[in-house]
Amino acid sequence: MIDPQPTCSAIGRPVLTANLLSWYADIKRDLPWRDSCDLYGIWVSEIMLQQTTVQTVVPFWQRFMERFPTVQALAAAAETDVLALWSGLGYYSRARNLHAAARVVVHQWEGEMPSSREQWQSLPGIGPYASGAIASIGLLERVPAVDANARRVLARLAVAQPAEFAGLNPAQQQKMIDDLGADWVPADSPGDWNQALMELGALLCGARRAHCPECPVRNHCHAWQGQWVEQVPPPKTPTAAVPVWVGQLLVTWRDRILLVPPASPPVPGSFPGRKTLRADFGKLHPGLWGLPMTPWLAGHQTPPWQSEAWRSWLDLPEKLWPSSAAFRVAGHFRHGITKYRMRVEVLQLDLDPRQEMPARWVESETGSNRIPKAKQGLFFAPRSARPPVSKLTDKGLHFQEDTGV
DNA sequence: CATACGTGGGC
DNA sequence: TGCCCAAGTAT
Repeated sequence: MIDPQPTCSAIGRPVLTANLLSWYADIKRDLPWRDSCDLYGIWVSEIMLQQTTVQTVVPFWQRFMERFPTVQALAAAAETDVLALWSGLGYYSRARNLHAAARVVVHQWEGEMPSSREQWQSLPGIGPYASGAIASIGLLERVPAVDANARRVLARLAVAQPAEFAGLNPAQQQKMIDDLGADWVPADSPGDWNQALMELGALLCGARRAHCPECPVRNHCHAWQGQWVEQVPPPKTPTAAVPVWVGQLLVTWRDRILLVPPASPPVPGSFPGRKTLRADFGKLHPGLWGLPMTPWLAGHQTPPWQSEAWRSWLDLPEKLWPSSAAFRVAGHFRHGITKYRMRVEVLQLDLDPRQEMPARWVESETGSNRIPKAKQGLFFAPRSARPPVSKLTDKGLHFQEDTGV
């Protein structure tokens, strides 16, 4: 027997559990969804927190809970309104799935929230992680909630033979860690345990850097004892970035901005010598109104702007359309969607505020960024609207480079 | 199993 | 500045 030590093991697990829970009780951040045991609030937070930092989520969660305080309120809302509140948070399918799931709970289950992890996972948008998180935190069910943080922490704690571990394929590695995660959940405080693993990963046991001297469980950690903390998990092989150029048109009128409906096609135009990487926007930002955009063109170079193409595409009345001299480049910024690294150039056009617009392009609830769903072709939304892929804020445009407006 | 899906912040 | 990362899920 050459190597009697298993690839994975725990060093003094009962003490490890006590130390980690004690540390978590001391340092845990005061987050609004931790103030109550409201299953619905926990659910919303877990969906928002997917791939999104706590700091970003907090204000979105507060606005969302104020507008949709119960699952009934959410189910009764129009999808457009849900998306408007989600706008700016990203990964919009989360919002559509959350809304669809709320309707299942209210209309098929008589408003009764799921009472087990298995039931939670049957809802759209709820996978292995979220179901475990909600069930362990909200229902005190003894189930794991293993996210990227927890996987990293568990791997560092438990992998005793890193070379052997590295020899496994990624799926085997993940299964080993996930099994461990399921096995280690204590029966008496599963939610705190799961959150403690994640909190440790977020605050001390980072992917790039670990603060081992401050770690409450370093004495139970194989990686600390073996000095290989930053070698697990191994760095991912990045997919090659593809440079993209996109043009946007920002049309302002009084205190409003022009938006086009979900799935609007790009502004037609010919860009000789430039390869079009994406002209079908049907699945891009589904359900969300946005700024009119050109197709995605390969490379970062700016092609000639075609202001006449914009006018005819938008089909605003000619008398409202100023001369091409009114166009100006407002600025540019960078934006990434999956492997695409986009340079987004914004052309601005300010319409004459003395002119009137047809009411169907303007009306909306005052002070909200609600956008009616049945508008024809375009809509003048309040400045508080926050369309995706934009640097629009309540205070105007914010560019990293150039001077904004 | 690989890919698509957003955005903001850290280093 | 440019890259990497963040409380994943659906297809």
